Order: sequence, then structure tokens, then C-alpha cells
Amino acid sequence: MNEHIILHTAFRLFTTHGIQAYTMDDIASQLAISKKTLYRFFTSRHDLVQQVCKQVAADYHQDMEEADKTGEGNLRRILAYMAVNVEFCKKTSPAFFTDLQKHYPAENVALTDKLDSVIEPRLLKVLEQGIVEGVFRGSLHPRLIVSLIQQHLKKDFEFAAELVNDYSKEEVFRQAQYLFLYGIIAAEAIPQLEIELSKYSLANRLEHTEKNETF
Amino acid sequence: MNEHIILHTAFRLFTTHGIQAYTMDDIASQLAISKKTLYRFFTSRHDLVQQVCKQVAADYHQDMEEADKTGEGNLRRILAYMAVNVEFCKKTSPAFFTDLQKHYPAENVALTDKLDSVIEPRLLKVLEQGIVEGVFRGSLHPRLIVSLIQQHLKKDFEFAAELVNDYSKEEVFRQAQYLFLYGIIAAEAIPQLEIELSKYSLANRLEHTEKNETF
DNA sequence: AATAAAATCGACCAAAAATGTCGAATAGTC
DNA sequence: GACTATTCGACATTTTTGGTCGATTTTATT
Repeated sequence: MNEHIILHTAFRLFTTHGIQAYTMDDIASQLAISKKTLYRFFTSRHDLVQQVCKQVAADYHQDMEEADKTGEGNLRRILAYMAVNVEFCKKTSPAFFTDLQKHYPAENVALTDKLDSVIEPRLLKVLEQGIVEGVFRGSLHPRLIVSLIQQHLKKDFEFAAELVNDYSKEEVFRQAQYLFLYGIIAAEAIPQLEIELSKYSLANRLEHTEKNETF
Repeated sequence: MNEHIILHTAFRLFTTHGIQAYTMDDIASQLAISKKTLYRFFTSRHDLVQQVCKQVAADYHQDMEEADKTGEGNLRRILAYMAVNVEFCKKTSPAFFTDLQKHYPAENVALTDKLDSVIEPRLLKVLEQGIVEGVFRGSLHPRLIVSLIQQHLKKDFEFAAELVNDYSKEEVFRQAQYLFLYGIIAAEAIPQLEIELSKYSLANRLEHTEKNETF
């Protein structure tokens, strides 16, 4: 047994079903080890939660750096950033953040700040450059828009989880992101946007038809 | 404040996020009342859980009786029963049942038995009649099939919740039900089945196109 | 308006559950 | 076979939560 396996398991449990849903006993029995062993690698529950938060931030950061490598064009770039957010929303339960906020407030602000600091400069840069490039409306106030989208992201994230019974989280979140995109896109760039979106849409539609064709 | 409002709220919270996720304080504050008031209407937490279980069973029973009113044909009838199950799966979190099993075992068996006793005779009747009618394969052993489908229902129910990040629960559960339908349908009745299914499918596809047309 | 009755609040207590600890037991190594 | 490293699960301590009670507010009545 090593700390990586434990951390990985805790990460998975915490991010998918929330922190309070699992006691230290639960985690130990999930790993088929004793609590003693668990406490050999993590000095306390608090410690474990901190490490998981660190991992969440690191993963998000890494995904964003991956998205930075997206080829030319600020439109494509922003779509790539959004795809990362969709993925994050899909795999992370809001319960993780509500538990964090309630029981580990310090870690919550630290993580939230960290995540913000990852997305904020990227959005700002891509917006400013995109306005110059002419794909986003010139009347936009980049700093303000970045703040707004960050607020919206958090709300959409919670909302997607609420609607989980009727739609997949991905669907909800993606719709919200499209709404945002059409809000900032320059009129001249709409055809370009629709070409880019059709790639995602096509992938989606293929999935659906595939499914529907089974009967 | 009255007991119906309390019960309704507890029902919603328990069935959507599980029982252990909410303390009596949580429920009280959710209703913006004090615990004292809560305990005026329900003698204990156990009592409240029991009442919620009773309500779950009653709702399911009522929905099934509604499905009984479906017009002619055993195929339509079984589709109506399945629609009830899809609805039930959609709005009920498996956490509700796992919490029940762990912390209120007596209520769990009572509720499970009750739900089984609602679906069992209906499926048995519709299968037996459907075989005579010729819409289901004659080689089926109705009693055995009923037992099997009941087992499958429970598994699918849990599974749908696991896949919740990728697909909507409805989609998963409906696919599972189709699988079952094609398993029991008589070859001659397949066209009839597909006509019936296309009604649902059409409704689904309309939804999807509607959504996709927004961009 | 005064009084009685009913309902509500939130601090409080006791019981239950969770975190974190420790000596005993086990497995591996020389 | 003795020594070391690691694991176990029972146990003590802390935290949380179910349930209670007197004080207080609200409502109804005269």
C-alpha cells in the first residue's frame, strides 16, 4: 500500500459523491486496509482532504495547459477551455464543494482561488486578443466579462447537478457555455463559430443516432 | 405549518439525495422551522422515515394503477408499466435505498416487498395474457421472467445512477427496458413493438433537435 | 386591551457516530 | 529464531446529531 493509491481512491470518492459521504472507516474498507494503515500515510482527515484539493487543482491546471496547446485562433482556444470546464463539471459532484465550504472553509477558498487563478488569465487573454482579432464583439469589457463568466460557471455547475435526472450534466453545461459564446461572438464570426460547434454537435448527434438505432 | 408540508419536503430531500444526507436540523432549517415544531408532527426521525417510505410506496402504487387504465393490448400495457419505472428511477436516488438498507433495515424490506407486490402481479398477468395474445414468445416461463426482470430492475436502477455523469438516467434506464422488451417479444409482434417505441423515440428526438437547433 | 391558549424557538442534554491511538499480531529478512 | 517493518481492529476521545424543555411569540377570545 502506498499514499498514491490512497490519494487516488479518496480523490475519486470525494469528487464523485462529496466528502462527508465517506468516513475514514469507509475509505479504509474501500481500500481493504485498516485505519491504522491509512493514518500512516495521512496524519489526519484534514490532511487527506487537503491533498485531494491539491490534486483537484493540479488536474485542472494540467488540463488547461493541455488546452493552451490548441492550434491557431482565439475562438478555438476558448472552445478548448470550455471543453475542460465541461469535463470538470461532468466528473465533479457539487457535493464536493458544498462539503468543503461547510467543513473545510479554508481549503475551499484556497481551492476556489486556485481554480479561478487558472481560468482567469486565460479567459482574459483570449478575450482581449479575440476582440482585436475580430471574433468577439468590440463592445465587450474583457475584465468584466471574465468576472461574469466565472460567476456563471459556478452557478451552472450547481444547476447541472440539479437537473441530473432529466438531462446529462454535459448537456446542461454545454448549453450554458453556448449561451455565453453567442453572447460574446462578433456577428461576422458567427459562421465560423457554427462550423466549430458543428464538430461537437456532430459528435453528439452520432452518439444519439447510434443509440437510437439499436431499436 | 402542517405535517403534509413537512412530509412532502422530507420526501423530496430523502428520495433525491438519500436519507443520511439530511439531519433533523437540516430538514427543520430547510422548512425554516425549529426542531421543536418538527417533533410536534413526527415523534422521531424513525417515524419520519417510515412516513416517507409509506408515501413512496403509495405514489408508486398510484402510478401503476394509472398505468392499468392504458387501453387495449398487453404490449401497450407493459410499456406503460415500464414508463412508470423509468419515472421512478428518474426521481429516486439509489442513496435513498442504500441508506434505508443500512440504517432502517426493517423499513427497507417492507418497502421493497411492497414495491415488488405492486409490480409482480401486473407483470405476471400481462406476460401470461401477452403470450396467449401472441405478442410475447411462447417459450417464456412467465413466473421466472417476472423474477428475472425484478432483479434486473434493481441493478439497472443503481447502474443508471452511476452513469449519471455521461447520460441522463432516463436514457440509461430506457435502454435497459428496451433490451428486456426485445428479449420477450414474439417475432411477429416486432413491427408492432417498433411502432409503439417510435412514439417515445420521436418524442425524444424532437427534444434533441429542438435543443440542437438553438445553435 | 387584557388574558388565555397554542405554537414556535433555539439552547441544551444524552446518545450515537466519527476521528484518531495503541498494544498485539503478522509477515518478511537476515 | 530473533529482529524489524507493517498491519490489524479494539478502544478512548471528540464531534455530531437525535430528541427535550422552559422561555417567548403569536393567535384567539372575551
